Amino acid sequence: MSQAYDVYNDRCPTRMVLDRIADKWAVLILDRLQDGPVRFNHLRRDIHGISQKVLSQTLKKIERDGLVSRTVYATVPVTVEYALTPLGRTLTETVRTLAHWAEKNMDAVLAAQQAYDAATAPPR
Amino acid sequence: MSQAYDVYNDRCPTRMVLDRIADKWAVLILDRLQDGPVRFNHLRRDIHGISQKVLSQTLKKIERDGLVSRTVYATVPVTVEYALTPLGRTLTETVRTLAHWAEKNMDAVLAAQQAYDAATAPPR
DNA sequence: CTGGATCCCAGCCGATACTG
DNA sequence: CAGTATCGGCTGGGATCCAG
Repeated sequence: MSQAYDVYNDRCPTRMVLDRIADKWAVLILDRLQDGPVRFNHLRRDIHGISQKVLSQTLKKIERDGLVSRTVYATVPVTVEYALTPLGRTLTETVRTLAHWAEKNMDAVLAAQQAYDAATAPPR
Repeated sequence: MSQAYDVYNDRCPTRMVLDRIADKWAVLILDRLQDGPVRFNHLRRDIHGISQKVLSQTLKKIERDGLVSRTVYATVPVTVEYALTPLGRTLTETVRTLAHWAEKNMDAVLAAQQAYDAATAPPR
């Protein structure tokens, strides 16, 4: 990884970014925005399992990071669109390689889990 | 991303893997193991801020996923070495691209945050 | 429609003590 | 050395109600 920073210590940029990447909901939102701007409630519906509170918080966080933009339209009622910024787009492209890994190695992980459980769980 | 799976719904492999990647400590451990096997207390010392409990839990989790192997040596006192499995190694290589993104775009994120804070926080 | 404000509980995580 | 066990505090996040 990087020799320049001490990844295992605090105050390391990689660790900082890791804290953001490590947000499952943020990644899911970023991914959902890849095909264009989406409105708040639309995100809420699409991303199954996210609460309105967490959605709101997460959006604010990634907006602060400059990963998404927030555009308000003075319609009645008001409309708000969230969209990927160029910076956000570079991140989703990077994250996509993770998704590829996931799909490719899912079976191996599942198999490992079953083997592990079979070897440890059987108190009988 | 993947058309075959609904990333935004539960029971999706990508989402499953995301739960693991989203574990900051797991990623840090995996990364630390890249240069070869490491013993428990050594990991504990190197990864600043992790508690023994969380280290133990996380190791067990990623061992179950088949990402690391656990080898016990019958020395006195006992020695345990954790090492990356081939599967784990492919994952760290993928994650490394994330680290590259982090280092490359850290400044942009930092700047975005400051701009955001300056635009929203200054009630004065 | 887009959130903010509250209440509240489950789970997480640190600290500590103990075992093989 | 390498953990497990237990307790307890803190907070993240769900549910609900309300506002612009």
